[in-house]
Amino acid sequence: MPRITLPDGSSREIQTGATVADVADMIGPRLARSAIGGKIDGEVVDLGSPLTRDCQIKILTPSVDDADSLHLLRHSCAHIMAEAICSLFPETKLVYGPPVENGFYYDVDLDRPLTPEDFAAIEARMAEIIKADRPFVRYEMDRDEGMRKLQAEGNRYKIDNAERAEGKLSFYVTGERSDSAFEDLCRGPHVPSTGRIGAFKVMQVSGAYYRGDQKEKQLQRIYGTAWPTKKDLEAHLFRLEEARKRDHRVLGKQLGIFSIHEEIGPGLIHWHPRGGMIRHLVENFWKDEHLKRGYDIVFTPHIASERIYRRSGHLEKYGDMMYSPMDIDGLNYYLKPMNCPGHYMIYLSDIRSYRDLPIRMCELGTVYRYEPSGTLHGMLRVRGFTQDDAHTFCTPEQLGQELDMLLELMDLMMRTFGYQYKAYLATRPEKYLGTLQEWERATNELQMAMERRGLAFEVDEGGGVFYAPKIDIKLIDSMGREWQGPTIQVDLQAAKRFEITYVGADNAPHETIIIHRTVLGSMERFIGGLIEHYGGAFPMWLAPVQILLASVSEKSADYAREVLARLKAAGLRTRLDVSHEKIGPKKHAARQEKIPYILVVGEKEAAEGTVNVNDRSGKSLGNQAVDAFIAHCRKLVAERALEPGA
RNA sequence: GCCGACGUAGCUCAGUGGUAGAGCACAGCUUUCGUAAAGCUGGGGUCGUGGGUUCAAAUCCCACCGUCGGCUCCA
Repeated sequence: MPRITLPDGSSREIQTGATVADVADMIGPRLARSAIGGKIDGEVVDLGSPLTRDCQIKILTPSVDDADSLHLLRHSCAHIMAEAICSLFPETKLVYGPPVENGFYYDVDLDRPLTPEDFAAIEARMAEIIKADRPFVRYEMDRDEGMRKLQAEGNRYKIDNAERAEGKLSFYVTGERSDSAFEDLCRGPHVPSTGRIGAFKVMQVSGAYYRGDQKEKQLQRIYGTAWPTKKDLEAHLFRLEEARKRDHRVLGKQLGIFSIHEEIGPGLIHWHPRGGMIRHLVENFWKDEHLKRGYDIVFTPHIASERIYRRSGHLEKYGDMMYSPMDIDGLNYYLKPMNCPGHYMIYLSDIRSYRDLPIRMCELGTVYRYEPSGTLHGMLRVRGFTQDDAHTFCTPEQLGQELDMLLELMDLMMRTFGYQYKAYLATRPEKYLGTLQEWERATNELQMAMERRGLAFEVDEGGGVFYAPKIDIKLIDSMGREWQGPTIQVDLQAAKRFEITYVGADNAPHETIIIHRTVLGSMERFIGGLIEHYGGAFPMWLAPVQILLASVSEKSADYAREVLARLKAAGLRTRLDVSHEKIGPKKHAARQEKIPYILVVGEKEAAEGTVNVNDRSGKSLGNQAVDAFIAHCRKLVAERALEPGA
């Protein structure tokens, strides 16, 4: 008799052949009613699965806090959607329908394009299937028999799936097994019956290449979402709406940060005054911190002749991403796609001694790269962008301390902007240049630097670039999303290709170590990300307008002007509103613009020499003397505090 | 680049073949006002661009451009 252990640590013996459902029943009738599956030794299984050996078991019930139960629910819902689509469009060939973050999709091969207008019919059919509450019935076949069955059905995708599967093939029928019943090759598991799907919605349809291969047929991918209850579904739709409000494209327009114009071209960013101010502040901070750490600021041209890009290998490797050349005096010139060659030329313009190293060059360098039209996305994916680029040229002995400094700089940047982050060590990919020893040495240096810092990291096996292993930092924003952040690469090829050397103490040339890194990525992507991270409510030091100064009526306008002069003299970016409006609408407008502080001045304030302070959350902070408020603001700016919050 | 949807006033959007609309924003006037959108009046659009169908096109068809959601790719 198998002995089972429950999550609370208790264990008991059960009849051989008892199922997960039987266990749920033993524990209690309420659990039995709500159970949708089980987890045996970490593997999610059907409620009807027999228990044949000693095991750890957990009964799964629908819950938004349990990823396993959500997957079970969503994967089952994908089947129901597939059945609905097949019944509406019998020529549909099913491909693959997994659960994903917040929902599921099903890829189908169907020549008639599905449109959002079809969703209502699909949802209606799904609702019928759910209402019928038909059981998901699993049956298995030997490989050969199963393959013969699939061959007879002639769906090449399912044959493909089956060929990849191990062992027996399993099928799921919804309802009684018969010629007319809906069934699908599937590994499972599923909820016990269709009626167990709480709430669902068909969300969108898009194209997706079979197996992600551009040369393969493009299928239709229909996305849906499913939740334990209607309330959960509504909460999810609400969250989507909230995320939409934080979208940097929405806020970028609303707050006057940037725009993109068809007349000028897609993927090309125009920084408006507010955006320009934010960028200016970020860049100043960036430059200050680099100068403090011994960097030299350099500038390199926006175009360069083909000679450099042949030598660098860019034309060969990145030619597809570079724009067509322009002819200047019979020689082809290209818009620069990267800053590195310019920095190498600066290094090579002189003989470098080991005494000169390390040389650290940084540049906010604008580059242009061809990105396919379908991939452009606001400020986050553009065709012209400014990288915060830097190269450190050093000796092998200096590499460790340089990496230490870079990790420290990276950490400062992330903390200042309020990001949590995760580190990854990306190791040698399949296609690589250089020797194994070089790779091992460089990878070790990166790993040791993270260990010295006590920085926890995961290894991204084979995730390095062909010329370098790297440290990748993924930053986590205020909504819990991960973004590609800083990256540090120890370049193993550039020194060879460009003959970048220094003269050692032995008076002989040695290959220079080159560290290639970025701490913000690009100004466009970084600030686009910041907009979403802060939901448009920039902290005091970054807010393009820090203070709105509003008079209660014209009677207080003169006092307001007086306060304005003092705020401006203190270097605070302040806007005055002495319009003939009531204080309510003035405050409302300032909050719409997410200005950190709103100062109300009326006759009372004028009499006592104070300002009435409100933050953008709507909270009143009472009256303060003008100097005290100025001191408070200057402190926030000097500390680059993340306050006041949204 | 591929699949699908969308493109109407500065913004958000309504308008399914018959003289272009609303709210917000903007301007003027009234109100001089105490903390989450005052009232009235007014200006503003060759309905993304170009073809076509029709007596008549924002509306139907075609092409192109752009945007959005995905796929692929990426700072």
